[in-house]
Amino acid sequence: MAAGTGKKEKRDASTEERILAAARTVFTKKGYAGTKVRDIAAEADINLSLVNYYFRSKEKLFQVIMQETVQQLIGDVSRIFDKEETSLEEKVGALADHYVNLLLKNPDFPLFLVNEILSGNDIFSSHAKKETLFQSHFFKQIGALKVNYNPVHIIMNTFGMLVLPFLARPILQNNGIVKPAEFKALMEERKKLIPVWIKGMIG
Amino acid sequence: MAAGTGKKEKRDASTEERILAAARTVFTKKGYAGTKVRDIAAEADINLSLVNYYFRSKEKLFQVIMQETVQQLIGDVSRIFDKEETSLEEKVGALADHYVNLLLKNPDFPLFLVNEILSGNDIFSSHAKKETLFQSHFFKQIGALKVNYNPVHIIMNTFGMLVLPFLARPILQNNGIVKPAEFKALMEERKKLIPVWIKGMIG
DNA sequence: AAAAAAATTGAACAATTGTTTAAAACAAAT
DNA sequence: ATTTGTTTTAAACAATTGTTCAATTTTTTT
Repeated sequence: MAAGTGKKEKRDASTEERILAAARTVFTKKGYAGTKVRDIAAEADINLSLVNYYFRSKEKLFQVIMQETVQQLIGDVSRIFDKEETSLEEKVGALADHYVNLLLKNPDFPLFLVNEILSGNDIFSSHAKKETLFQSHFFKQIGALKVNYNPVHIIMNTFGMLVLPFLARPILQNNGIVKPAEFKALMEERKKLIPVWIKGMIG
Repeated sequence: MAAGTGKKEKRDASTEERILAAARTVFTKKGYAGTKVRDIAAEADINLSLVNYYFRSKEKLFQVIMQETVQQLIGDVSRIFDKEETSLEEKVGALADHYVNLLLKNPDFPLFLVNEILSGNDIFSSHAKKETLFQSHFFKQIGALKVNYNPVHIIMNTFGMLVLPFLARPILQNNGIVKPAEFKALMEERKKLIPVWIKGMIG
């Protein structure tokens, strides 16, 4: 029948891959409800029926994209969080570095996630590696901090400072607070500043 | 015909008001595309046709809600930003105080905005008072800062630290990082901490 | 009380959209 | 070459959903 794990794998992968790529693009840009199957077909430049032929339903296709996205996300974070030999500040730096790069390439990405998170779709809970994440070296380091407030704040601050600029980008740019060309440079600057700020909070 | 400004204003306001309240709720929770006119009618407990009777179309109704929302938002921020007599740190404190309260009451609110911002709908640009905002005392204070980086970072950090916890709340709670009962207390804690952190960044 | 205007209702319409089907085109195997 | 299995296509189906309409009820005006 359809995809991927079949025995002979004789299929030309391009159609299936094109649907996936198109789905990634459109779902990310418009969200689940805002995406029409016909949009995906058009983006992939294939016949409408092929979407259902390869993925059964819009819902199933969405789950594939979402699963793949979360997997990637958790994988990336885990690799950074698990390192035993890096300091907390270094981990924050690595996070900033990695995600600024990623978000500069995929500006719609944070909305996509936020969107699904708040639509009741608990994208992480269904995922295997989640425990790994929340018991990682990073979380141990955070928990061991000597600060007179709940150390979870540090996590919130890190991700808040990291993600918000990308969510607010249109506002910042359309109102002349940040010139379009300037945005990338600002984000590069943040790569170095975020760990400094975080260090200031805990030091 | 419809609403509000008409001459005689004889209409029982309750139906129109109920539609507006329902629309606020449903649009905020599900976004524009995810909202069905029938959802709004059901939430308001009125006949489906009345939505179009009072507001012409789903699109128009949405614009009313969006306009009212942005107006409120800009108004609140302006009141804080414009104060000549408060320090930068005090303004951040007032912001945190006001918006933590607001977001605790309306958990879906940040997503709603973020959603529209990134769907190309530049909610601020169409609004009159926007210049006021970006030329406010707050922005002057920010611009006058003696820091060796672009002062816009401070704005991003403030809003990032303020908003992200509400966007990430489901993740935090569903994974035991923050217990549901604990969340409110954490946010109250943040009211005081955010201005301290910001002060640390600029001082 | 009668007439006019406004509000409400249930039904239907029309457009959109996810999905299915049957036939055709294509590729692989015998 | 023929058969078999797979992929693609165009069309249609069915469900959803925004909108409209005609009739009824309610309210306001005269």
